Amino acid sequence: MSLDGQLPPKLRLLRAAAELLAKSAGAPVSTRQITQLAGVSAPTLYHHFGDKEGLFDAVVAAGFEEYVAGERDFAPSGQPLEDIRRMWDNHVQFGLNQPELYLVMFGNIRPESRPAIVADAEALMEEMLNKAAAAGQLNVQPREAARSILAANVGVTLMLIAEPAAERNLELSTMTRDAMIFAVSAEPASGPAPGGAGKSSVVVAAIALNAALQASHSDQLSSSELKLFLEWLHRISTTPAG
Amino acid sequence: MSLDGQLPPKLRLLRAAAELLAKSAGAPVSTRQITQLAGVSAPTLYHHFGDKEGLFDAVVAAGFEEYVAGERDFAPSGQPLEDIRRMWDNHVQFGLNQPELYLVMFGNIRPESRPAIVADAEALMEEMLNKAAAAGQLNVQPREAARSILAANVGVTLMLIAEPAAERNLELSTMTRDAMIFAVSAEPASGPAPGGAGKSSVVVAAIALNAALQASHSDQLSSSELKLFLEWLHRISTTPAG
DNA sequence: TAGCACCTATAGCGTTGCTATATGAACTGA
DNA sequence: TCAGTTCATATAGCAACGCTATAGGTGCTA
Repeated sequence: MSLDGQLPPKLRLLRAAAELLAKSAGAPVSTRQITQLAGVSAPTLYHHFGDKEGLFDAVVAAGFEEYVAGERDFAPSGQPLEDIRRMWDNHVQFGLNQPELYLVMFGNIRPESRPAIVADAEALMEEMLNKAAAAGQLNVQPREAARSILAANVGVTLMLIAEPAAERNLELSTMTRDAMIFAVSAEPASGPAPGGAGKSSVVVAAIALNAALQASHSDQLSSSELKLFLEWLHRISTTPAG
Repeated sequence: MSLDGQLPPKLRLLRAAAELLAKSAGAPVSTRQITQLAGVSAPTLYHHFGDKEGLFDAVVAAGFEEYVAGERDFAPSGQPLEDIRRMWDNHVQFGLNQPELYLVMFGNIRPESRPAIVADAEALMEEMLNKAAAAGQLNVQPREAARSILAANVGVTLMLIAEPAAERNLELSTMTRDAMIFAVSAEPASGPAPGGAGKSSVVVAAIALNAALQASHSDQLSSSELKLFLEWLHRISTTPAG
């Protein structure tokens, strides 16, 4: 009943913890279970991870690396908004494949514990949205769009996890996904919308230029000029213009 | 250090558990802490609630009643979509006011434990969306819209809870809220438009912004600022960058 | 071979969730 | 009026929990 004895104890502990967590269905996993499955004695756990929480943090960190790897795994399609869709779907799939890990990562977040994971996930999505902004496809700041989309993505994934697997309807995901992308994208070009969606072309262009400048290291302006320029650009792109 | 001795022990246990949970910051709350604060002995807890989990389920149920009461508390404005906005804001505020309770209710949801709460919350929102649908303001089925909006609402609330209180930016909430409502509302009458072919660079973006600025009479910059801004914009857009 | 980190194990502490059992109070029916 | 019954609380204690004081073994460098 123990994991292969050839791997180093630290790794065996990690795997045992991850395995028991995945099977736990929310019930607490004891250190004794973990160390027994790993074929190791109690103090070894505390030597390597300091804490039960330290061990679980390490499991979460490993899970997050897997998540990031999945989010980067596909080649950019050249259509940034399409790539955002794939990031979204990938996120949902990760959550459904490893629900317990996901619940620890995104369901149990507290200010004092793990905001770093959220920040990293946001950065990942913002990176992709920068490309959309550079292509003039965004009508809000990439950072705000990333935070908003990720929040909805997390909410949808949690809801799907909460449903019995048999009843899961992924339309909830695709519908919410497209609604969010639709709302932040510059494309629709229809009449002004309530609540600030549908910005003027000045804002769209300013956001696109801002993103393009961030990515290109233009040297046409001195650093002090650039600083002031970006400040004005920000002013233009954050407040609706006539 | 014990709660008023006049209330029945069952109620005292409930309040003690809720109070300790709220202060716990995620750390586990022991039954001994609870029973001591309630001024009661261990078996009393098990007599009334069977289980530690049973007690916490009761706390959650009470919290949910409070949530529902809050969601019903305001008079319908006659504009269903406006009422949805208020429901959304109310939901977020509930989560920020009682983060620990909220995390148990919506952050730790598993198929085998509490989908009932989600179903009830969805029903609450669907009820309101039915009015919008009856007024011809909805793009999709009320049930699907309710599920989608609630999912985003939960995601946003969790993200805000995860942030240190000082850094919380409620714009994330209003932006996501309006994006979701915009997407499900019948007003725009145009479908999502996946990625356009606008491949862009700093130069193209600068030119686009320049043209947009000329046409829009933005007043975000003073005239002297604008003059310098346009000059820099010209410099950027006439010489290839990066 | 001596010394020294590093890693792991034995044994056990204090606390946890929970319960077997007993005691008291309140109601019932004759 | 009072035994019988039911409900509610308390005493005391069990097995399992997270964690640690201490010590022993291993492989390096000198």
